[in-house]
Amino acid sequence: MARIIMLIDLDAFYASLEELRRPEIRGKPVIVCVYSGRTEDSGAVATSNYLARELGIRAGMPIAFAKMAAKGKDVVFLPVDKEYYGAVSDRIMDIFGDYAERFQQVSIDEAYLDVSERSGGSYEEAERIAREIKERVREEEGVSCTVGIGPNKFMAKMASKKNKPDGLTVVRPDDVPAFLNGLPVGKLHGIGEKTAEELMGLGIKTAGDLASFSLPSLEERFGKNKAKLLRERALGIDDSPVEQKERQQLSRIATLKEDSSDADEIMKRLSELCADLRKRMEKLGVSFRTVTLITIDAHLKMQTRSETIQEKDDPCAALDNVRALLVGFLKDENHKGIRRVGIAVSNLSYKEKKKEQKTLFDY
DNA sequence: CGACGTGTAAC
DNA sequence: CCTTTTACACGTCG
Repeated sequence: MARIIMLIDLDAFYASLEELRRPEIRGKPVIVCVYSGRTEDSGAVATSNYLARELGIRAGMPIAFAKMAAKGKDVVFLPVDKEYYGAVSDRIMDIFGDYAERFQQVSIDEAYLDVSERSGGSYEEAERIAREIKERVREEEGVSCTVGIGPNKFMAKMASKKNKPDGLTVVRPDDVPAFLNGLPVGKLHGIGEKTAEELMGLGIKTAGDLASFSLPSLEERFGKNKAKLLRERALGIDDSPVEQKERQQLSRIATLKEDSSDADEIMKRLSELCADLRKRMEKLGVSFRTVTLITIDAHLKMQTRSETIQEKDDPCAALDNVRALLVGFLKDENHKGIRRVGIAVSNLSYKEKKKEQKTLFDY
């Protein structure tokens, strides 16, 4: 059966929430940042509102660059408050849940809704539902969102990119080719910088080029699986279901005050991170079997060392294993120093229904 | 096949 | 002078 899928994206979510709770900053460019604590301005932009985007300030940009771009302007820099945004997000996701047969939260500010039945297969009805959701979110939480509607998740996502913020774009099955064909391959969701460059090298500039490129040649370059994926993207095909997935991994990374290769020093930081992870794991009711040490050096190269051990529910109980991984790493990679360190746990098992684990798992 | 490490991508 | 978190695919090794 044909499906109708919706992707809802909360507009400049962090910045919008800051504007809501701080009326005095409304009407100004707002930049919400992750400060690393290394120097005054080290860190990166998490989200900027649309006024800040007009100044060229975007997510991912170093804070120092953003400050340059903002020089002389009346702009507001704020640190992220993930807990607060998460609480609001949970409430909004609950609203979404009211309208969907199936629901999939993909991040703190994005979710897919399968409304095939609810809409009775009608795109007009799906659009009406979208308007109702937008209105409720605005009424109840004061933020705007952008909706894309299409025959699958990929097309819903592509539709949503068309018109932001506060947008609503519908792409019917018949309109898919016209919608995609002229787009540069790099604009296709799931095709990043590296892949786009490789495609360029083959003379493939647009989705149309990609759709008509010989499959065997694609397979030669990218392997069977990725070639298939690329072709499907170009054609707007995506059969993946809307379904909430269980978390596979939790991690926590931090930037060291200065580059270090001193195991004791680094372990101090790692044990703090473990304590943080423990809290999150308790909330979710999970245990793990694999622990991973994450390191990032001065050139921002990331490396990992992991070990699978007896099942544990407290990452702090695996700190000896982490230390061993770290010592081994420092030995065989004789580094100038580590800039950032982190720890991840994976190979998770979920214990019985922990009571009310937040919206994610109510589905 | 499971474990491990890297690369790519997105938010 | 460069953040954080997660997922997934793929190659390799034993």
